[in-house]
Amino acid sequence: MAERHPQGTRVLRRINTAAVLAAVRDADGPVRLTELVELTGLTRPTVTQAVEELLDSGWLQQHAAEPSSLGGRPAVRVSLNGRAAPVLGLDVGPHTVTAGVADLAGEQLAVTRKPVRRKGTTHLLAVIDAVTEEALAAADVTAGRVAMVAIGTPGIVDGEKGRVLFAPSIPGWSSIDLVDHLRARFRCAVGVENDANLAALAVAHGRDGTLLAVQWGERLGAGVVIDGRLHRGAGEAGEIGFIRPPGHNPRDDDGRGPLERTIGAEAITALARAAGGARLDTAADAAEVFAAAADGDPAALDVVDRVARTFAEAVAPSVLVLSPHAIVISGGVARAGAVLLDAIRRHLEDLTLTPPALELSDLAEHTVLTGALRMALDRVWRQRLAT
Amino acid sequence: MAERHPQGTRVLRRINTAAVLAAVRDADGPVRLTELVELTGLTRPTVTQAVEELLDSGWLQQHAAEPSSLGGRPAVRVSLNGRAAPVLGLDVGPHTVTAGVADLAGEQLAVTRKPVRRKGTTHLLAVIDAVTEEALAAADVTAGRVAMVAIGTPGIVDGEKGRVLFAPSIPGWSSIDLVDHLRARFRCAVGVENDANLAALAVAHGRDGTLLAVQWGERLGAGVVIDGRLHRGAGEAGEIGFIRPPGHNPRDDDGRGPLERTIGAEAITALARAAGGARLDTAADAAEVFAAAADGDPAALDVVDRVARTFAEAVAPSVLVLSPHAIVISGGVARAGAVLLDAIRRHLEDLTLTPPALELSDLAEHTVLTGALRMALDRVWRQRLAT
DNA sequence: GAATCTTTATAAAGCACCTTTCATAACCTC
DNA sequence: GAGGTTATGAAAGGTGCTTTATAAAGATTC
Repeated sequence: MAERHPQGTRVLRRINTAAVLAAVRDADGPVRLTELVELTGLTRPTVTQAVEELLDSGWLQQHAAEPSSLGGRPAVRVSLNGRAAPVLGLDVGPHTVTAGVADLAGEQLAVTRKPVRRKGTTHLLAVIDAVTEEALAAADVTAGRVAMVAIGTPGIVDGEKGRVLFAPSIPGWSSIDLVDHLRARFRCAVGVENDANLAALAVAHGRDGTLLAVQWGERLGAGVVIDGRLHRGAGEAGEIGFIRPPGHNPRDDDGRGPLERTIGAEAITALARAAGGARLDTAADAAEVFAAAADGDPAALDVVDRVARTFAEAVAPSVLVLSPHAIVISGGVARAGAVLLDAIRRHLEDLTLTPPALELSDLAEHTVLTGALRMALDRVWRQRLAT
Repeated sequence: MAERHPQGTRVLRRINTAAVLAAVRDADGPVRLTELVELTGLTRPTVTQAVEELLDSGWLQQHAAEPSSLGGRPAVRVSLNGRAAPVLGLDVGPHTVTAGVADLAGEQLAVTRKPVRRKGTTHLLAVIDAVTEEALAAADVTAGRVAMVAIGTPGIVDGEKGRVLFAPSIPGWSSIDLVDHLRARFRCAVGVENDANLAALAVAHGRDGTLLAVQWGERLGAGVVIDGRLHRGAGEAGEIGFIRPPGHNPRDDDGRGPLERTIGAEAITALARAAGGARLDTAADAAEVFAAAADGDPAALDVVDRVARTFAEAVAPSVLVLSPHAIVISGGVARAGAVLLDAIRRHLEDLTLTPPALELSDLAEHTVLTGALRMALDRVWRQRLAT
């Protein structure tokens, strides 16, 4: 046993500095000491000491004294030093690797990406190293300063142990120990997570409650975020692509799930072709199908409605069980816009008790990277503020 | 703001007494002071002071000195005084009200139940009062000592505000303010929760991870428990009875959900009748259908398989999204045993990636009451151990 | 321009709690 | 009964927070 429970009055110091640090973080812009006293409920000498400690350790920075408009002696003002603990995020995909560096406030200092030209894990690792190097240089951060690394990658990932268990889209990927490779360069914890989960984290940022964040493109996945924390369950939460629509005949396995094969971006195009009609015959991709539907093309509207119905039927059981506050759709199909969303909403109203809010993600790019940075930051803060 | 952050070294005392109390709780049976020192990592004088305080406040009780087998001076031994903060649980159903009293260790001190003979909320409240009185008397606990009250009731409940929003099975129930009525008698917090949710808590006790606890009888509901805490979502989590099976024609609403109408206990009997055959023609209830299936009756086996398939198809999407570690089935249909369970397991293996453990609940009776007591206890402990 | 008020910063005194250390007590085994 | 083991109790020392008092810097007022 002997958990070595923190002893002595030092714990108090820890708790109080954490409270002060959290108060500075939550405020925006420089904060006066007196404000911190009010925000934390601590006494002035306590806050003074905590701030002193935080200035020494680099987490806070002092601003020039500025005469207050209220009269009185100018106040000392401090703010978060974002560069105290920068974090590195990586989005490792089959064709591209993206790296990003963010500061403590969540500001993205640099983002770089590189294509993966050849197959093989050796090349992939080299690309990862190169992209990382570039991002760090652009952000003017040395590897030794990085406080946390988070990696997003497709496939099934054991988030707790940091292992890639199964990644059909990147051959050989599951066998290399990515964490060890990066821990050799960085003196900090390294986390790995499924890319759909990280995208969900990115989408969930700033939201409370329960969220189902759907990534809908060629593939179809989702992440479940409950009160800002990723829900992993037994390890494979959010795999909506493998939901089997009614009447689906399991064909031979190509790695994709039944629902992906039925209403993935590719399948939507195929459905439109089969439906025929003047505009749909020439539709090259899902976007054109949705555009036609938006223009009122009856055949396209019918296809969209069938797709929406299949989606609604697939997620309705989960809506009833999970009772999410919102479902947010991102990915290529999200660009369909209101046409698809309204149709889904209509069907969900029919299939659930009180349907959740249904939205499209407004995150433009780098969703997975943003999620990785968010996870890294979240862990850094959790670590720093833990009592 | 000014959250009035706890000040001074008094916080330390709070933290340390909480640590000691938790250590005593987690140990089973009387604990020596020296053991507590090891368990908490605190120093002896600190533990001594904390124990003194806890003895004074009644949370701990001292045992007679008992010569140790190791030699040396006999140690002072303390243990949890379960009666320091007894909790009251209530299961308010349409036909019966059950009350129970438990001590801090979770031991049920008394359980009483009374039928509800007449309709109307006045009578119902009178029954609640009478049952409560009896349970308290049997447990030898005065109302003033009760530290927490938790109530389980069917319908849709706002667990945070303690309001019954919608309860079709108990007319007029949603309008009365149960919490206020009970708070007049008890000087403590009063919580209300949906009965299926409480049953889920009872089933989840001692389990980690994510759990889907299904109540399957005439009605069909479920509770989601994640790491020992009830998942409420937007307020209606676990409503699997309203999942719509493929091909289901929405008939006029009788308050029950589509899945309940399809594979509830009543529907199973009807299915068996329709299937015909020597044994099924006379089947009076679902239990006889399962008995026939267990005996190998082909028609009964077919019915069970269809029921299992419908259930598996209904929950499979949620399994993929939620990734529960286990699904536990309780309620009347749970008595079907292995016949049903094996069939469900077979279908789930086909419909999910890695199927969760599938089990029957071994909680015999008073599941809702047990859950209510568990929720009350959980809150009491959380309150007492909060730093 | 000096006095006064307001706001903030700094320092010292006092209190609470934990930790260390030493002495004492009770009991067992040999 | 001697020696070892385990537990108790009291005093001294350290750290951190709170209270109180004093000083500094600027705005306002007369």
